[in-house]
Amino acid sequence: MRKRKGAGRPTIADVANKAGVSTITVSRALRDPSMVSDHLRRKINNAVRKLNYVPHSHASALASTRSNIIGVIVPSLTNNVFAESLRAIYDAFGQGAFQVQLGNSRYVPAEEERLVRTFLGQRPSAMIVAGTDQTDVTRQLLENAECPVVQIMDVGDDPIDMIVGFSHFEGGKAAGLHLVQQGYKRIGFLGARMDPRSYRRLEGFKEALQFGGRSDPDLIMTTTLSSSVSLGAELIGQFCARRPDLDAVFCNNDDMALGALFGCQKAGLSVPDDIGIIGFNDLEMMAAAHPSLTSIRTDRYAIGRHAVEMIQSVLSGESPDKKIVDLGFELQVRQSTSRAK
Amino acid sequence: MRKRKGAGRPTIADVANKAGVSTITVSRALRDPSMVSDHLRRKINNAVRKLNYVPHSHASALASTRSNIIGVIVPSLTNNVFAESLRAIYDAFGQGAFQVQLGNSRYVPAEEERLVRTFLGQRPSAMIVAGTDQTDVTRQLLENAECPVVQIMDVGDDPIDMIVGFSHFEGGKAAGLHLVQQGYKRIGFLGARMDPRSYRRLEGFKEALQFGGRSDPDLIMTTTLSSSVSLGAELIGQFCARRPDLDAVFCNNDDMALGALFGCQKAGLSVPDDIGIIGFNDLEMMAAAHPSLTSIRTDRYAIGRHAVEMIQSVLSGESPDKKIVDLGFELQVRQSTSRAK
DNA sequence: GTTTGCGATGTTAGCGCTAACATAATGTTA
DNA sequence: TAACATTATGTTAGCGCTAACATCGCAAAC
Repeated sequence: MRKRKGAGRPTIADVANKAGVSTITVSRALRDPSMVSDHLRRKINNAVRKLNYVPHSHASALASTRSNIIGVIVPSLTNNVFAESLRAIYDAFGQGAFQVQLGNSRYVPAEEERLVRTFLGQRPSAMIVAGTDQTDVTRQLLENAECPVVQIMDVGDDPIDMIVGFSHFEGGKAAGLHLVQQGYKRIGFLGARMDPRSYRRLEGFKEALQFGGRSDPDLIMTTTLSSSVSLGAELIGQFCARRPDLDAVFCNNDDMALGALFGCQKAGLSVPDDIGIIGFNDLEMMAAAHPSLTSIRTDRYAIGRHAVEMIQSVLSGESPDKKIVDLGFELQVRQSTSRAK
Repeated sequence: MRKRKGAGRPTIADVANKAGVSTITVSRALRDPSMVSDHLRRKINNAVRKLNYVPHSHASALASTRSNIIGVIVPSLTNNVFAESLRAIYDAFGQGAFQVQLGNSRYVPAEEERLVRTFLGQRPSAMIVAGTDQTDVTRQLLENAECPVVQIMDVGDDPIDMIVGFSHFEGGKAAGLHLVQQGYKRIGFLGARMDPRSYRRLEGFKEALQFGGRSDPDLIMTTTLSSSVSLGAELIGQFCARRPDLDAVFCNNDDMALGALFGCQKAGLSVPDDIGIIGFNDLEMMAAAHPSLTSIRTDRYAIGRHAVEMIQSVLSGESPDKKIVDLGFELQVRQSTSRAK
């Protein structure tokens, strides 16, 4: 007699036994209490409590051919840019029946592909992935996924399924134009961890400078190191040493911008008079800094919330208003680029 | 004849069919290729590719009575303190067969309890939870969980199972002693989001001040608002307005400390001469700030890595060296508390 | 040539739950 | 009271996979 032993934990059958009902009644009582009479429900709840019964979600997912998992893949956990969108997603899904599952691709496309595979193995109810720069295979996997897929933090006219974000190209362009308009002459770009989105910002920035007649390829400094405040401080120092005529800098994110501010202060340079600084994303610290830092504000929380709304509308059978949503950005002008002209 | 339809996606049986082998052979080929001959393995891999087969992890978990899920619960995603430990956990587990599942309790104990319940429903291979301040029910659930449980970010002599972190009380005490030793006289405490760990820091801080004869309950300012740089800047302003004699402040975390620095700069106060500032955790920006900010350095990455090692040793049948690990902290003295005496 | 051993593959049952249908208990109507 | 809804509960099979045992083929050992 071959017998498998299971995990030894109480099952729905144990609860049914103790309560003197059938398993399906227990199943109903737990999923939708209104389907079961008060009398039995009470007995079942007692049995659940006594046995310390915890429903086995894998068995449930298998039997019902549906899981309540929402798969989310972001490239970084330390970058607060994603944290805001994640918070929105957790706020919206965390409460209900859904279970958010988070993967960290660490900016490595192959890692993202692996994660997508793993997640799809759980037959998720929906997938949310950051950006538009998936590998071909990843893209194909997601297209075949038979669940709603939302790309966030970017826009583009060829989404896998749905997309909500903003244009990094336009954001970079707005930053560049602002510096030109403020009268800065030798405007640099300082970029760490140049992921595809940062490159699009840089492209927009270049276009703005070209438009303003300020193009200078030598004033572009990038690195693959991951961005940090310290790195911003260090690099702006090197940058100024190499090009003492530099009078403004667009940093590819706010950590770098804050670091640049500190680096300038250390070097005895006045911001915004000797050098103007603009960041990207407008993390909350930008407004608090002294001097306060100009940035391109993006509403990451709204992006996350919007992604969830799109998913919920698809899951409830409707179709979303639009499959491509551009939430835009807003130039937040502050002291760091407001010099006395 | 009642027939259930399944999800319509290819199953292991479809692959087996196409490759002309039995299902178990496919199962073996996918889990441990060395168990299957080159010949069949190739045929199976082809079939997998052609059918776009993705293994159904729920079915696998059910059949093998084990899931490869590592459940992790933290109270915040925006707070970079946890991000570092998470990164370590993802670095260690992300590669292999395990799947990290992240929950966000938002500092709400009841939410944590709900998450623990949900996670245990997946029969995780291990659980990692932040802190020691679980509800009684949560604690009981985890004690009965039949999987290794590691509490992180704190220490205590009565862990649920294992614990790795540092003493917040001692950390707060070290901060207080440092300010006393630097000759500051009217030393305040500025605390946002006073979670239990912050309260323990405050207790340590109080003890240090008492010891140094500088106790003054009026110099303790706390709020339940969540911490941020802006809030730090705002509150230090209020604090100084109410108590212009304040000459040093211990902030319950680094965001608040950075905000306090900016707030002081705005108010025209010199740091460290007019007012000393010390933070907690030593996020990377603290060293880059101008002036650089003193803080209590904690090694969050090591905490995460250590937690994973403990889990791996238990899962591989050994028992961990110690169930309680105190990784300590280190006072990082920088400019913000180094005044000319 | 038979036995033994071993690696590769197959058969069958069952992991714990729920869909789909069946039935019993109750109320409703003419 | 018969005929018919309606609601509460039960029976059975199956979701897709893998554990446990069974079998087969082939090489080494006797």
